[in-house]
Amino acid sequence: MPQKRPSPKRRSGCPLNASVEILGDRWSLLIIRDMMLRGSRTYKEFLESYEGIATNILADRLGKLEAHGIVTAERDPSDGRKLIYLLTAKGIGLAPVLTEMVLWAAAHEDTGNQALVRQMQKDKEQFLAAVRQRWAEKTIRSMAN
Amino acid sequence: MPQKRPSPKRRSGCPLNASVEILGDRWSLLIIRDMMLRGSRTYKEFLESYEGIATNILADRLGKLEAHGIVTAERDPSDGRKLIYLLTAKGIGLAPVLTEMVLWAAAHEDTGNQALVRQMQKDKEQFLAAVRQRWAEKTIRSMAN
DNA sequence: CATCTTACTTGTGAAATGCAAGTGAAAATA
DNA sequence: TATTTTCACTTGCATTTCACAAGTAAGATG
Repeated sequence: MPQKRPSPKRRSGCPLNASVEILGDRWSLLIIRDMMLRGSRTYKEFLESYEGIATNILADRLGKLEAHGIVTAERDPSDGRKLIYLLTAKGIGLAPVLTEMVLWAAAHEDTGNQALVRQMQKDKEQFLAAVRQRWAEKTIRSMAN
Repeated sequence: MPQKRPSPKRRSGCPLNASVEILGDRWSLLIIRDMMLRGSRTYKEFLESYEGIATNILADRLGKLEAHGIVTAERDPSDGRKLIYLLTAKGIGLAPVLTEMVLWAAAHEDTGNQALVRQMQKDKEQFLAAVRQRWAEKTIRSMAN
């Protein structure tokens, strides 16, 4: 069981503030999206995302996400150059947050990826269950290596 | 009906990216929290929040939230110095996002305000319904002035 | 063994942030 | 009515973060 750290120097004890301090920037949630919904696992795959994150920012964010226990990094046994990044349970726990953010933007902004949005709208819980199951399979497979 | 703007210069059409571009900083969601859950309505009330936002940042964020149609600002008829900030329908639409972020942080970080968290955990939909109703009452009352 | 790939790091300028102080209009007070 | 206080900002400046381009080291490939 991962422990809850008292986590130093928070601006306040408010849980929303904690989320904002950890995730409140223009890139972290996009990296998590890539892992959760697109199956991205390596530095190179994250770099290939359409938004175009800079290499130094990506390295910084991956380090912070790892420090926060949201992702893990492990060497690829079949290619010693690669690090495989995976979401932890804490990381996959963000699925409802991402989902609500997608639904909000889809409802109020001019956005694309309507296929994904309709899936979420049709049955949110089923969508989340599918996301969690894909994650569980991928995680078990990785631990078997 | 508020229209969805094509909104220029987005990094991508992904709805999550839209949310992140609009809300992805260390203060915007805390201002929305103050309005949604604490009943804050004026500049001064936002400044009094425990996290301690700087005056220039607050002015900037309120302006951006207004530009995004998330809040409105109107002169207080009973005190010409004050501006009353209120959440729009788009703004109150963020309630599920805030709720999930609170629940995630409460589950994985060491945070406070357990009373709020337990309310959300006990019945999420009821909590959201209460938030929406408070908002509707406040908004109608304000429009009557 | 030379080349390519992967995951970074470094350097630099631009932009955002944080802090302190100041401003102007409106309201409260003497 | 004159003075002080309140409110909602704005301004200036130092610090931090961000973005872009270029470079590097370890491992894989041909």
